[in-house]
Amino acid sequence: MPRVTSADVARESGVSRTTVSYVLNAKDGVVITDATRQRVLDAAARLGYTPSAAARTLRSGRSDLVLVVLPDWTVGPVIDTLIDHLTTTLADHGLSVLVHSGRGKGSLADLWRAVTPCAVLGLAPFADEDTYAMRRAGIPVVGTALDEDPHPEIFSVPQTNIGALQVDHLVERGHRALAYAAPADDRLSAFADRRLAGVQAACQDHGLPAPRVAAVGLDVESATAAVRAWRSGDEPVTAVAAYNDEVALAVLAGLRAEGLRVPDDVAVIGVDDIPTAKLAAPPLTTIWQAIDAQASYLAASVLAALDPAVRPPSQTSDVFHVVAREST
Amino acid sequence: MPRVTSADVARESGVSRTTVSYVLNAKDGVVITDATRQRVLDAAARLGYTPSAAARTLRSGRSDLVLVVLPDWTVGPVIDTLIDHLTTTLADHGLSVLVHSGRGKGSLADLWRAVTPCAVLGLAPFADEDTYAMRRAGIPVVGTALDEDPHPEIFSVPQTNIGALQVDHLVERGHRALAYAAPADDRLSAFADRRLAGVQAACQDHGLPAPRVAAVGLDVESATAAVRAWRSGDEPVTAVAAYNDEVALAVLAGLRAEGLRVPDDVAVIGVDDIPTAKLAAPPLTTIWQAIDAQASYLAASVLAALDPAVRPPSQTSDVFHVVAREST
DNA sequence: CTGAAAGCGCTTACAG
DNA sequence: CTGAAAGCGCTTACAG
Repeated sequence: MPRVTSADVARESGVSRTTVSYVLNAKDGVVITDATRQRVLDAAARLGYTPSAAARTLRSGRSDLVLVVLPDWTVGPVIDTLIDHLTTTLADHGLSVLVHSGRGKGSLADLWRAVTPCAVLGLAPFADEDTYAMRRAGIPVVGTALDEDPHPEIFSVPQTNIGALQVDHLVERGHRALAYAAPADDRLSAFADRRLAGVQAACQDHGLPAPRVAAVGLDVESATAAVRAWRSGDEPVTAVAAYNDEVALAVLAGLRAEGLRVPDDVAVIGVDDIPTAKLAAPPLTTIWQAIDAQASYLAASVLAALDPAVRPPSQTSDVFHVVAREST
Repeated sequence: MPRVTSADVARESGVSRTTVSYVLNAKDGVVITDATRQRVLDAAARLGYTPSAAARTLRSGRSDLVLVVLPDWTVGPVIDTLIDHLTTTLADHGLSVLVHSGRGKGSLADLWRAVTPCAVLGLAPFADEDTYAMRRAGIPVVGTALDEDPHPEIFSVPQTNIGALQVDHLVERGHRALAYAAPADDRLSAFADRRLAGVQAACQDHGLPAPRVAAVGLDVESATAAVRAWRSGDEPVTAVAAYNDEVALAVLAGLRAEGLRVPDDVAVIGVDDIPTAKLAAPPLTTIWQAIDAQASYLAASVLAALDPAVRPPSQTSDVFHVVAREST
């Protein structure tokens, strides 16, 4: 079963490959008789013709692949959903998503030089050097920033805002002695530190003492130890802002182990609104992220980077939202 | 910044492109002077040469991309981990993973014909028609079966075994009146139905009455309704085998809402051992899947399909394992 | 309005 | 041991 090429379509429809190309690519500026066009289209359909991506890429120097570079830490359900949306949205524009796990040992440079993607989308910050090299090669790079960033080709998901939102909610509920439950995995520090910074700044804004910080792993022991520390001293903690929902669930388990009531003794708020957050005991208050909106923004950014005629999307300001449940 | 080509390397090292190709591809059967080889290697490194994947693909008719086709339902953390492992493992063999979400509107046929992957890996069963077409085009297809399957190019994760394992564990704990908590999402039925079949068969084997089945969504209401139904009648259910951990957590929430104690009144067992399973109240007993082993198997299958000299891996028989915690 | 020809970068028979 | 040449399938100036 040799591949069906444009030459086959040309032969089948009795025209040249040039004409086939013009018809199939809807080249404007060139006028093709309706009859000819139809003949080509029919032949292509009859033969089941699909243009070779490799040949196209070789010719144009640019493939239809969007290289999505993942962070090197465990991706959670959030990034999962994000990629899923991206894949389907970009597919509608004839673009395929190639996922590169940051953990892979192959260098990023080798990969992008090999596949010549039409755009690169980083879900974690790139090394400046990589960004420059790709830009120099003419490949649009859409990056992610964890802080506020005005560049349209940088998608900013300001992590500090998340921490601030958590504190605002806890203060509203009357809490003044706060703690921050950091993740135990160091690779998350880029996120965790910024969320903590947001928590700290918000505490200061509200005139509260600095939050007490402890690392909490996804196990009861580690959470229990943190809870004990938080409850000790003159002013025991009455509310915990957790790095994310999983950490929050660990905190809940730790509080349970210590016989403390939630939210009466200690309130807990997470981040992400994972599907099981509402199933916790008690149901977990959390920060919901508009993943769909983020994915759409990212897809639009890529599309805008690809075509100067497409206006870059404006940063969605309202991506975070408190979901209040019984844990606060 | 035009691309560095093999011609540049040839010029730089004073040899022909043929020689460059021979050196860089470690072509055996051809002997190259050590001096020449070194000169070529140095020039390539100095210039930062990376062969064009497009040109290679066009030439050989086969790319270095492994197309991984996802199911059209929400992928959970399990598949997430799986893809991650695959990406890194295959990267070590110079292969890149291209993820195609089953949900995308573009047809699978168009995608594989366009990118000419060196292999296709289906994480959900393919339509026979698709499989045939790819095989006919000479593309090795590694599939996934949800039942026992002897074909080496089919990875079987016999779902019925999972259900059986759940029942065995519950029976060991002395339960005789069992229920099965099915997921509310219809797209999961390929998995859910087989796990249920395993539960049913095991009940029969143990001489128990047929399990009572109810669909449970990821919310307390739906779980509460299921629990009520299960507890009604002459012989109230005392143990629940859930489709997966998330559903199990919902069941736990339903039992809590009904004021039932776990495991004294009703025991619950899930599947997957998600990170938060051990944080539940009470910690959830579940079936652990050896994802790493599965990923390794899949990667090895792909590699074997690519190279006849590589022996296909033998099916890992021991991929499931009960993790007993306090919920049973 | 349509066709012949060149060239993207690579590898591999085929000659030397 | 090394080089000149062809060809993978496509698109696009350039001619007609």
